[in-house]
Order: sequence, then structure tokens, then C-alpha cells
Amino acid sequence: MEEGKICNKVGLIESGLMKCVFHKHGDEIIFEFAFENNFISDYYSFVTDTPSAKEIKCIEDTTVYVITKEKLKKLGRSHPFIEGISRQMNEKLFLRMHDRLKSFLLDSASERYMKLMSERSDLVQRIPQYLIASYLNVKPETISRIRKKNTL
Amino acid sequence: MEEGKICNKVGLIESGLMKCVFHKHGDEIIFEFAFENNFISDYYSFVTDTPSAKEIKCIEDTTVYVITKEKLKKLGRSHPFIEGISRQMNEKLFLRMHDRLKSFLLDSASERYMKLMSERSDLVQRIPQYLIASYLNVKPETISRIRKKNTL
DNA sequence: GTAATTCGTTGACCTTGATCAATAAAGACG
DNA sequence: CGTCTTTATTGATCAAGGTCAACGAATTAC
Repeated sequence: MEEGKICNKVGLIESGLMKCVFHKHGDEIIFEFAFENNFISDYYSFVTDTPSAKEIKCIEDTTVYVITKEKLKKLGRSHPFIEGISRQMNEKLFLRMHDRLKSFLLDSASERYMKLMSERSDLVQRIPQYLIASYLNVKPETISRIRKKNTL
Repeated sequence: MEEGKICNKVGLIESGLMKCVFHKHGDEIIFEFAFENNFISDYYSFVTDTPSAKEIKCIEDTTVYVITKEKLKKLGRSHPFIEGISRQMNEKLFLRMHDRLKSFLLDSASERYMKLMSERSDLVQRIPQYLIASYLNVKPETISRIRKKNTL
């Protein structure tokens, strides 16, 4: 998935790890991570049919099954349970975005990091710190300092 | 709607203006505003059946039609179009939250304010500045200074 | 093995926006 | 009208986190 194109696909990750990023000046800002058994897409572009502001890339070697919007719709007609899955997916997406927004509204950098550590330690284990930093919208140096403070 | 209770209602605002807020220390942090023809709820609590972290209050005198989750479900069974409305509502909610999150990830305080001015000038007209400030997650003094800079 | 990347840590300094306090404006109400 | 209250502005100072640069540690390349 490239920036500027309309996203008309959804991927289901079989194995590996992907990131979905914005660009700001030259840098990548992580919008989200996705790994095994997660769906990946620019759902915003998918829904609105507007050009994507994001890019989707692999962090590890990854196997993804991709389906287009059209095919998904067709499939939905013959297999109604697909509808349910997609509604569920939306809901999960909503909840995750909500938590993230809430954390930006209410928490400091170090609180955000601590919460991520406790709630998504799987991610923190697996992903380099500078990407975690980007996800929390802070600089790698800041994460480093937070870690230092909290182990002394 | 009070903090700590499970939100099992949705309101449709006929007239007036409401706010949905988090609490941080003693202060209110605006999660969202809603006015005429908008739905208002703590959709997070509604979906997850967990106690709400938010409170919903009036800013102006307001008339709201409220329906419970149960009644809504029943109604959904007899009037299938209700399902469609609710899906549409979710989608709108998702898009708005996405834009807001994106703005926190990519924009400075003053960029957030400028965008709000241009994209939701209706709100900015109608709502006192200190509430706008809270919505943008900055202090009223900061808004004041942004305004000053941009009119000189 | 050593060189070359890449990622993480540390320090010195800078910028953005917060905090605190004092006015000034604008509404509400007798 | 003047008083009381709420909101907005301004200035002085502070703190969180960013920036830049140096250095280490770990990984890969040769």
C-alpha cells in the first residue's frame, strides 16, 4: 500500500509483522502495527474512497492474504457471516483507536509507555524501540530516558 | 450520563449542545461535542459493557431523545433500516476519531487549532474558547497566544 | 578476525506549551 | 446603571519532551 492511492484492499496476515505509517517531513509516524491473525488495511481510505495518507510496509518477512473490496462484497452476499466479521473488525478498530486517543488526551509520555508495556508487552518484546517510540509519538531518546528512570 | 456507570443508552439531540468529557485530576478534558441532529453516547462503554470513563453534560439548554440499548435492539428487529443507521453512525464516529488521532500524531497545537477553525468553524463560533482549548488538548492561554500570532 | 551499519544510551542545550498571577473584557443580574 | 462572575488576554517563569552530537553495544558484511 502506497501513500496517495485509494486503498481498496484488506489483508489478513498469516505470519510476520507489518506497520502502517504516516509521513511527517521525512519521518515515519506509526499509525499501527499488525501481526499474525490481524487484518491490515487503510480502513479510512477504504471507507471514504479517498487517497490514502498512509503507507503499509513489512517489519519482518510476512505472508498476507489480500482481498479487494469488490470481491469482499461479492463474498459477503453469498456468505452473510462475512458481514459479521467485518462489523466485529470495525468495532475492534474503533476500540483500539479510542484507547489510543484517550491515552494521548490523558497521559504523559511515560504513562503511555508504561501502559503499552503492560497492555501490549507482546509488541514491546518484538518491535525495536525506535518504532515503539514512533507509535507513542515520542523520540527514541525519550523512551530511553523513561526506561532509565524506571529501573533505577 | 455519569462516570463509572455502564452506558446503555444513545441520545439524539433535537436542539442544544452537549459535551462528553474525561476527567483528569480535577479538570474536564473534552472528548467530543454534539449538537442538533447528532447522536450522543459513550459508545465505548455501550459496546464493551464496561463502566464509562466519561461524563456527558449540557453546554446549552438541550432537548435529547434517549433510547436504551434493549429498545434499540428490539426496534432493529422490526425495522431493519435501523441497523443501517447504526452502521453509518459507527463509521462516522470512526472517521472523526481517526482525524483527531491523526491530528495529534502529526500537528502542533497551532496547526490543530487552524484546522479546527477551517473544518469546524460552526463549533468554534458557538463554543467558548476554553472548551475548544480542552478539545485540542491545550490550555486556554495557548489558544489566546495562537490567535494573537495569527492576526498580527 | 575487523569494518561497517544499526540501534540504544547519555549529555548539553533548545522549543513548545504549561503554570501562575495579574488585568481586561464581556455577560448576567440586581 | 453599577456590581458580580465568567471568560479572554498578557507577561514571567517552568517543565516535558525535542534536537543534536557523541559514544557504546550489537549485528551483519567482508
